[in-house]
Amino acid sequence: MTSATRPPVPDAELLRLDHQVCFSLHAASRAFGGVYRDALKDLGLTYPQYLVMLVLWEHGSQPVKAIGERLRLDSGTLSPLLKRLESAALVRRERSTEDERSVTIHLTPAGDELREAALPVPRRMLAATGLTIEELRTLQGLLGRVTSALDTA
Amino acid sequence: MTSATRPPVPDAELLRLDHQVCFSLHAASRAFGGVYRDALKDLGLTYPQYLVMLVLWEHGSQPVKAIGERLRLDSGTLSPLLKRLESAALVRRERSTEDERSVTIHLTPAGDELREAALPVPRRMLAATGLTIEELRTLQGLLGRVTSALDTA
DNA sequence: CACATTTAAATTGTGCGCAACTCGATTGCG
DNA sequence: CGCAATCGAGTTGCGCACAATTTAAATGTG
Repeated sequence: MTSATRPPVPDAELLRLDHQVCFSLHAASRAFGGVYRDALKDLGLTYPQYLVMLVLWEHGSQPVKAIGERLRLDSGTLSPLLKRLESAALVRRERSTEDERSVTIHLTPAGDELREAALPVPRRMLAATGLTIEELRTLQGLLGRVTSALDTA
Repeated sequence: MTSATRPPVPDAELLRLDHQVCFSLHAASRAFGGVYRDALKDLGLTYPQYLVMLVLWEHGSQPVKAIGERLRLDSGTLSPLLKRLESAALVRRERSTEDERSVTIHLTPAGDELREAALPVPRRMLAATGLTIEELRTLQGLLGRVTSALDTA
């Protein structure tokens, strides 16, 4: 795995590769967004809204702070998003009594029921990627490493 | 590569994997955005603006349509973005004489000069990813396949 | 030639992402 | 205790992404 075992990579190619990776990531993220848009249209959810619902379905009622930490989103993004979920009657806000700064988000019955309708979504997305399980694992591993490296940089 | 050569993957794990991949992609894309924001701050460019400048630096004057095809962006995104690049005096619009519908984007001298200042950006990004060349190649290959699969889906 | 269709760009409206800020509650330190 | 610092949520402002629509120009067909 040392550089001596392979011919050196020219600078220009290296820089080009970097551009391509960043661009590919950008493009892939938007491509996913497009397919999700389709898959979630019937549920009336956007992809970020779906992510929030996933958190609530899996972990139950959560303070805004906790949702933000799980999804790496701040209040500037979450506050209006949650407001829209509330207008859609999928979610309820409740200010905490112990700590009046904190607001806990609860699923409404409608929000809980939506879970059933959302069940086929991941399988549909999985099929749309066209990757094998192993490739998906590899992809996720690489993405995870990139993200934590970038986050510390 | 048939499923008989390995133990079957449980449904639940499969669905979870899908969620994780989509989420990782979303997170990685935003993480890249954050580091680019830093790297491009001195240039006064956002990442999408930088992508447009890269196209112009590499391929010269281009109609809006051609830029959009290279970056998979439509006029709804490009028109205001190009307007901002124009206000920054990096770019000039010129309506085509042969086809009056088309607008060609040219670099101004300032836009051309900015290329020099942008040279160290890709190396900085490359270092920030923390991946080896081979991993980058693998990542890009997977992302490219996912994107084209999703685009046809 | 006349008229329908297509095309390129721009515009409008909605939602996400993030920086910067405000407001009120809580915590911590002298 | 009192006051500064911190914290959670919300708000504002800007830019990107995308759907839908508009406008003007070009193309194609009868």
